[in-house]
Amino acid sequence: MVLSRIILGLLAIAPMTGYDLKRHFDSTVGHFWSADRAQIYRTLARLVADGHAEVEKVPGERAPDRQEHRITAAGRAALAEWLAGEPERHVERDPFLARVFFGDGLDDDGLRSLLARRREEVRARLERFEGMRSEAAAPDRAARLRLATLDNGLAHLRTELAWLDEVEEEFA
Amino acid sequence: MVLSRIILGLLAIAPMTGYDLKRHFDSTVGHFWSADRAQIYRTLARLVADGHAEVEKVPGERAPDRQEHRITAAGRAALAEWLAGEPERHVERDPFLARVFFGDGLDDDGLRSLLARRREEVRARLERFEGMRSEAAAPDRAARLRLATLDNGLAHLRTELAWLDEVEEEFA
DNA sequence: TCACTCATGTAAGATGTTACATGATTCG
DNA sequence: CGAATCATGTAACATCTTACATGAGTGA
Repeated sequence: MVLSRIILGLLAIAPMTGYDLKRHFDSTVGHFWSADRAQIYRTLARLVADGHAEVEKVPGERAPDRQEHRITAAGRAALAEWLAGEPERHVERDPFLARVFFGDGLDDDGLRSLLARRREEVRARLERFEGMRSEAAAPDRAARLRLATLDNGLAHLRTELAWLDEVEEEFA
Repeated sequence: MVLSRIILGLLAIAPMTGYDLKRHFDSTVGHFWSADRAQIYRTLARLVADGHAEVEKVPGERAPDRQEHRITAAGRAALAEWLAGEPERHVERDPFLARVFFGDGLDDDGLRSLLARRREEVRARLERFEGMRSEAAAPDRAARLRLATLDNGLAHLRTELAWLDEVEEEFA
């Protein structure tokens, strides 16, 4: 459900192919949702079957044909309905914290290496997000809301680094 | 995989029934993983089939019989192997941020209500975690590591509240 | 008497991951 | 010449969610 509504939301910005959508999941919306190709193509097919999107075959000039998906009026209605409806509750599932929770089964070296990896991942992600942040413009409400979600990601990454500082000091 | 290892980790602390495990997922490990009964019973059956756990039927005195699951030596080995192995990468999936991202499709009231609900959820969760924190003792390494994961949850909840302050000010 | 806790599970469907499969163009 | 990018999808499997189904004991 959420995935299909995110795709509708992106199609509402501009018509796109599955491939284009994949790029969005790897960049603009990657800080709060991810999806791989199999999911995207499956969901696009369902959106078309449900009348929420239409496909137009655009012949590729120097590449394969593009299956451009365009949101329909029914699709816009479904998107608006979802937005105004009951929010889904978010369940946390973080394998890294699971490892720390049972981390007594690791020796000091193992634990240090686990924390170091996490730090590196978070650092790289933070760097990427900061790059996105500096490129972003936010003139209107829509863009400012999108930017706010990026700031949410940035804030949590900085919190994670601060937490890692503390934990590494305690268990170093 | 992660779920089965978390269950093994809990069984390594003490033998338990599926029902006991459910209580852990709703409390002690709920800040980094969740699971419902269907998942738990299914996974327990697989652990037994794989020789990672054994069942003992304990007649209930004033309740149904308990199917106590106990970790085996092979189970302990599997847990240790997972702990030392390649960490899975964590993908964020937050429906709330998705709604904010496309939040221009909501009017000011709709947006305010979305943010207010989130605040209330986060506040309640924070209160619960603070309660857990104050009850916790951390004399040894194992307990201190478990507590560190709770502190991670607390830090992120506080960050989320601070972010909500900013966003509500901007879009109030 | 009614709601809650303890305790077990099954079935069906939705969602997510991994591997398989193809083929042209562009850039170093 | 080889790697990356553009672009499509399928198949099989794993995981997660929701609804169905049962029944005794406890406390207000």
